[in-house]
Amino acid sequence: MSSQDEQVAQRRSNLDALATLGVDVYPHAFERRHTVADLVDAYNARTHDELEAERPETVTSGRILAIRSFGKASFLAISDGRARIQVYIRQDSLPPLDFQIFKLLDIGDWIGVEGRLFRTKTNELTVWASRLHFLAKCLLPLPEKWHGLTDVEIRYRQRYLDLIVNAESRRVFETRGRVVSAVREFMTGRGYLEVETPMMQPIAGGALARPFVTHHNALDMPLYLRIAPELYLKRLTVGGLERVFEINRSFRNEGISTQHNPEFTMMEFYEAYADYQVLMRMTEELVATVARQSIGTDQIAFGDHRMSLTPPFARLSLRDAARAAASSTLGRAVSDGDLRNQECAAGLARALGVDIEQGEGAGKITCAIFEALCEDQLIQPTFVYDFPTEVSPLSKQKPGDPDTVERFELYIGGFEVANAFSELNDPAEQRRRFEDQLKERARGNVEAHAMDEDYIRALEYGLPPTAGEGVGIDRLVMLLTNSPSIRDVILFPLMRKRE
RNA sequence: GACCCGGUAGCUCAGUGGUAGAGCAUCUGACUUUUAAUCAGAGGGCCGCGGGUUCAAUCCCCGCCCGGGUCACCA
Repeated sequence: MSSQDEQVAQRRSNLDALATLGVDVYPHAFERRHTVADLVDAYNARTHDELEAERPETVTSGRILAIRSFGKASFLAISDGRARIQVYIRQDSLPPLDFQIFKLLDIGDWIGVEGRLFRTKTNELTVWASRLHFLAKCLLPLPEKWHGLTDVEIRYRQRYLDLIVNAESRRVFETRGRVVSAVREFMTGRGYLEVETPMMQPIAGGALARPFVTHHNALDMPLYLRIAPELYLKRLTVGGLERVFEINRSFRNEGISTQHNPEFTMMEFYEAYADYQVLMRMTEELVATVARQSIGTDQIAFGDHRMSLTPPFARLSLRDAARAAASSTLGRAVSDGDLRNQECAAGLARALGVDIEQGEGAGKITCAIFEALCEDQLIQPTFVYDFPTEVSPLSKQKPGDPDTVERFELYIGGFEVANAFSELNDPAEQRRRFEDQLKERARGNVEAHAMDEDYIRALEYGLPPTAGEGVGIDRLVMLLTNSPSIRDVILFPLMRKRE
C-alpha cells in the first residue's frame, strides 16, 4: 500500500470509529459565537493576567492545521482561513467522549471548539477546550506544514489546497475582491450604471481577436463567446445610457502566457460627451484610488521595480515612442513621415529585426516596432496615445489627421493595463472601417473585425460624442499583488486536461 | 507553434549505469503549557508514460504526456 493509500485508510478508519462512537460525522450546521479571526482581533492584545481576570468564553471553529500531542495533553492549531489560533486539549478538561473524538482527529479535519481563552507559558493566545465538536473529515493528507505547497501545477489545478496552506495565495484573492469592489464603487460614485450585456453573441466584435465558437441547439444557431462587450455597451449609449460600465468576463481563443488567460476580466465603460483626454485623467484617478483602497497605497513593488501610481501619469505618443526607439537602436534619425510611409516603415522593421507580414500597412508596422522596442520598457505608468487608424477600426480619427485615431493604451510594469479611445460615431466611416477589416479578413487575418450591420444601424440613430475604455482587471491585480503570472490572480486558470 | 528547464514517497527535495535516500506527514511507544515539540522504532516508491542501447536504465538515447519559462500571437 502506498503512503497516500495508507494515510487515507487510516483517516477512513478514524472516521468509522467516530461513527461507531455515535458521533454524527457529517453534521448539518454549527453555531459558533466567534470566528477565529474575531478572537485574534479581540484578544491578541490582552495580557495573560487580563485574560485570567476576564476568563472569556468562546465557541469557535476551523480546520486543524497542526497537532502537537503529549499523551494526555495536546495542542491544535486551527484556522478559519483568515487567522489561526491554538487550542489546548487536556484529558481532564474534556468529557470522556470528546477526548475520544480528539484522539480520532487528523490534520485537516474541521472541528468546533468550546472553551475559555488564556495564554500559555510561552504567551500564545489559546482556547482551553471544554468541549469538542466534530464537523467534517479530511480524508486526504494535506501538504507539508513547513514548505507548504510550491508545485505550481497543483496550486492551479487544486486551488483549494493552495488556499488551505498558502496564506499568501488567499491574500492575493482577497485583494482581487477588494479591487473589484473598489472599481465598482469608483464607477457608481461617478454616476455610471452597471449593466450586463451578452456573453454569447451572434457576431463577435469589439476587439481584434479570435473567438470561441459554440452552438445553440433549439435555435440551431452558431454563437461566439464575446471577445469584448464594446459594441453592446455603445448600443446602450445610443439608447441614452450616458455612463455605463460592465465588469465583464471575455474570451479570446489565443495563446496562454504569463499575461494571457483565455478567459479574463475587464472593466469596460463608456461616457457620453467625453473624449480620450477626459479618460486619461479619469484612468489615473481610477488606478490610484483602486490601489489605495485595495492595498492601502499607490506606491507598489513589482518584481525588481518600484512604481508610483500617483497621478499624473506620463504621456507619450505612439509614433514618438516608436520613432525614438528606432532612432536610438539604428543610430540614425527616424522621422514621423518614415513611420507613415509603408515602404520606409517596412524597411525600418527589417533593419530592426521586427517580424512583419507581407503587405502589412504602415500603421501595423509602427505598432509592431513599438511593441518590440518600447512596450516592456514602460515600467512607470504611461499613457501611450495616438494610434494608427489601421489598427483601430472603432476609434475616431484626429481632426486633420485621418491616419491617426484618438486612442491610448495605459502601460504599467511593461504591459498593457487599459485601452481607450474616442469612439467613432460616424456610421458611414464605421462602415468603411469594417469593409477594410473584411479585406484584412480576406487576406487571411483571422483576427480582423467582422461586419456588424446592427451596430452600424445603431450608430445611424446617433451616438453622442463618447469615449470608452477597457481596463484589464487581472493585470491590475497582478500589479497590486506583485504577481508575476496572470495565473496567480485567477482562481482556476485554464489548464490542459489531465488523464 | 519553436526553443530551454523540470516531473523521484502524501508534501518539500537529494541522488546514482549495479537491490532507492532525507526532512515533514503517517503508524507504534514515551511524554498534562507545546509551537518546524522532542526521543525510540516502523511502514510507505511503475523514479511521468512508451520504446531503444546495455549483462543491467530512475540515470544514456528517441518519442509522447503534463507543468514552468522565453519567443511567436494577442489584451
